[in-house]
Amino acid sequence: MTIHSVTTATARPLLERGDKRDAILRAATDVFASRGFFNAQVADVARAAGVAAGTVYLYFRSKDDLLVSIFDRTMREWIEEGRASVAPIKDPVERLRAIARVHLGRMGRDRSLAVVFQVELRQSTKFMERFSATALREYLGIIREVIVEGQATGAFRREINPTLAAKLFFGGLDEMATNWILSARRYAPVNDVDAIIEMFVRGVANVRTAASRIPRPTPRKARRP
Amino acid sequence: MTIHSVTTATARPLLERGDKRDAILRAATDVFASRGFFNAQVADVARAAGVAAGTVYLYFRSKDDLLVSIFDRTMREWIEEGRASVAPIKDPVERLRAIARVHLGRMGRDRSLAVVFQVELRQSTKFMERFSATALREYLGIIREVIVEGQATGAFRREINPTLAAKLFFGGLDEMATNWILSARRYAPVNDVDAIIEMFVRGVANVRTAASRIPRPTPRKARRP
DNA sequence: GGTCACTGAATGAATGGTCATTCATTTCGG
DNA sequence: CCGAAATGAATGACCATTCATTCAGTGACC
Repeated sequence: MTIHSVTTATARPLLERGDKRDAILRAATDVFASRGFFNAQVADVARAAGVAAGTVYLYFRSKDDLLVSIFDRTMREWIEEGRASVAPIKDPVERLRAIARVHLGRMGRDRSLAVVFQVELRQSTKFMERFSATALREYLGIIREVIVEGQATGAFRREINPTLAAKLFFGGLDEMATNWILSARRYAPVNDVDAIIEMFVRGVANVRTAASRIPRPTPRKARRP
Repeated sequence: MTIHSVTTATARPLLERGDKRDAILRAATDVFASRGFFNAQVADVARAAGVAAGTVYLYFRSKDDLLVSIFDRTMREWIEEGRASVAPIKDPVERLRAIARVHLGRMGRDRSLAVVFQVELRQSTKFMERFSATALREYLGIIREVIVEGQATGAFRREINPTLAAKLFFGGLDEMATNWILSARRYAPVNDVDAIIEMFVRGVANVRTAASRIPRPTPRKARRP
């Protein structure tokens, strides 16, 4: 309909196939985001995409397959974007900032996708495990690498555990995203990036305070010469 | 059955009522954790609790009510425990440490409950919103208070945003918990508390490095006298 | 340039299976 | 024996998935 057929008989259907697949995936993202995966009906997705219920099954194996496809496609783009944003930067702190920008920027740009990622995808350990085993591991790996290199250049303290640091960093971003999803107030989560980085890098402590220097501090009033 | 009835006619049923209610809630936690809320059948819960399917409805309004009850009860205990652990402590850093200990300690002690909290409860925004609006807000409030007071005593820098700091702190703990749930390796998440606190308090930066002092640092190689 | 048969995409009503929930009946303690 | 508590088979909704049918282009042939 939209594209005039100029090429051979097989070429046009292929083009439209991609378009329609995208449309269904887009519709599924919106419907899952608003009703929740389990409460959403395939018929709802079909209606939102402007096709009949049966048509969904010409493009996807099952309802689950819709969720998995959303996940796979987005994650691929996301990891690519993350790597690309880090690549040209040298300074470790700026690299973290770039990752945070991409992370929160992407979320802020597409609320339905964010809801699916922050909430719907985490249903039942079935999806979680897939999420965790593949993409999340890779994503955490990228952050970890940045930290390890930062330690090598001397920007970051050597005694911190890079794996732990990566989890905390990711956890912070993730929480910011979830918080944004569930908040009625409309703001751009990406605006908090600088404050997040500052806090992650410098910590909350006042540098002049002894409390920040020892793992299990003794209260200072006990000091007695 | 378990408790011999010594009291009046109405007292015994009340006692057993509580016991059975607990048993069903406990069973529900385990079943939801292993099969996932939507895939679990009420009959599974009943079987695990050693009662008939219909009996569940003598104690709970609906399947949803099971999840909500798990949530309400746990959260109440949890917030109490959190407050109690903070109350006797003065040092702000130690207060954060106490919160982290309670948080990860509790998770580590009851894996099924942890799964329900980290995964199952986050299904569909319906539960998430409930989670977020009431308990999470209160919990974040406790953390925030600790930080505000830490700023007052001079332990924490005044320029950090306490709300943001609370979110990052909670996000870090939350991620540690989720990571633990999904990891095949068995360890006690509470063991990471000291490292988490150290990193949150002091930051990742090497103090001697310029990169940590300015929000948007200029690469140092550009320095030219 | 009109007709026709063909192909594969699209449709949506019908199917079948799966549970949450109910309630008539049974059990049990006192 | 009574009433409360428990049972579990039966009910009824719901919805993913299927598939017989329709539709719309396409090329061939006259």
